[in-house]
Amino acid sequence: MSKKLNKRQIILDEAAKLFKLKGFGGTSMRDLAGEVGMEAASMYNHIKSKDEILEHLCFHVSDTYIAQLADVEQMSGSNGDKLKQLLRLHINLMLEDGAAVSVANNDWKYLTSGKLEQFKDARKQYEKGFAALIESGIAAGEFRPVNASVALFTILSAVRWVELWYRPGRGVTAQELEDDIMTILLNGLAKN
Amino acid sequence: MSKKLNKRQIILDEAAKLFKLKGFGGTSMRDLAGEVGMEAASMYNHIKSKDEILEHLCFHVSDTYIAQLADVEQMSGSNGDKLKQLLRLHINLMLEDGAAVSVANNDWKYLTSGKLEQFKDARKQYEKGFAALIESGIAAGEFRPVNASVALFTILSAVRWVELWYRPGRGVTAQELEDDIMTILLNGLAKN
DNA sequence: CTATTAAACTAACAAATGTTTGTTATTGCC
DNA sequence: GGCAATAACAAACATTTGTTAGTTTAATAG
Repeated sequence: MSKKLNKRQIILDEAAKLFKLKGFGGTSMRDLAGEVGMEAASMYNHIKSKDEILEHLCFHVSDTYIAQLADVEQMSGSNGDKLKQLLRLHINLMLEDGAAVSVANNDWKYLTSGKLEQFKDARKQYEKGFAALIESGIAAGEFRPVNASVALFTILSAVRWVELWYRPGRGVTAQELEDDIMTILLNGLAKN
Repeated sequence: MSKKLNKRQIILDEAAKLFKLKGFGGTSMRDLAGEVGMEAASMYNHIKSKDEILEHLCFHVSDTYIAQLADVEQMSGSNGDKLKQLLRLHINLMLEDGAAVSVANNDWKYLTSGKLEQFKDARKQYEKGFAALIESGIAAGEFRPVNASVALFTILSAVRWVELWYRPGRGVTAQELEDDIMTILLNGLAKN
């Protein structure tokens, strides 16, 4: 019984890696089975369908992001502090669960119709909360008076390369990474 | 004869839109044919294969980016000016050819083996030139002393949402867009 | 040891895929 | 009008796809 959950988890993990590498459409159940070390048909003892795998990966990520947003929203501190913390959590999920984040970022469009809208809604909810943080920062005079949507997407996108690029042992520690990204987004690249 | 090029172009344009919307793997030749207004088989009078379509779209984008880099490299002016100009061109291509850029960003992994490496090389070349600009800016004391790779990817990614989000008539003009992005990336979100 | 259950396998399925073939309609040119 | 080229079509192709059925092996409980 714990073995069952285990095998299922292996399939999900391996699927995340393969989907990230070759895309959802480019990954066949036989490919995946080969990676897991069993026949394609055997995987159906552990998962319901290929779509279910995708759904699991996507909603695992969106659920985590939304939970993190909720945590930050009830923090005390300046808007700058909250934004910093949210970004930190955001980056951390990428470092810890990069493959799943990659799938949620790139392959969500293959979700079947019901789940697709559900996922879009979740994303919109996250963006809304994030934007609200920026807007109150602007209103409080903490942030520059830029268009909040533009700032939102610039920041959220700025951070997306992490899961594509980061590998421990590339000469940049996770801490330096976070710090440099934060520096650029909050203080800019130019000196003054 | 000019009609032929025309139909081919229609297929390529429509393919870019569909690939952006549903992904390369999620778009069948019959889907595409439906959008173009002919039978799938008929398209083969104008194109060689589905892969050729993808190649055309990807390399059209990478070629343009590399040409823009070359232009900027032989500009005169500060590193800040050059970076600004390169970013402007970068953003502009997204606004003018958003669907193709989207395909080059998201579906390049479906390129067949020879072309895949070629595309990766082109991308690396662009990134290298871009990074060199940042590095000399740091060396000249114009930019903050952050890790150049981190800055590079933060900036390149920061700009990627444009093709997903921007639609004329969303209340933000292309000019405001460019300006706000540039402000955030160069001067940061925080008011010192 | 035996009975039961879980999880693996082989084989096959129907549907969808990219593409080829052979043929018909349309077009531009003398 | 007649000819050659272009571009459309319908039908079929060989594969590959996700998935199911049926069966066999391995693990567990009594």
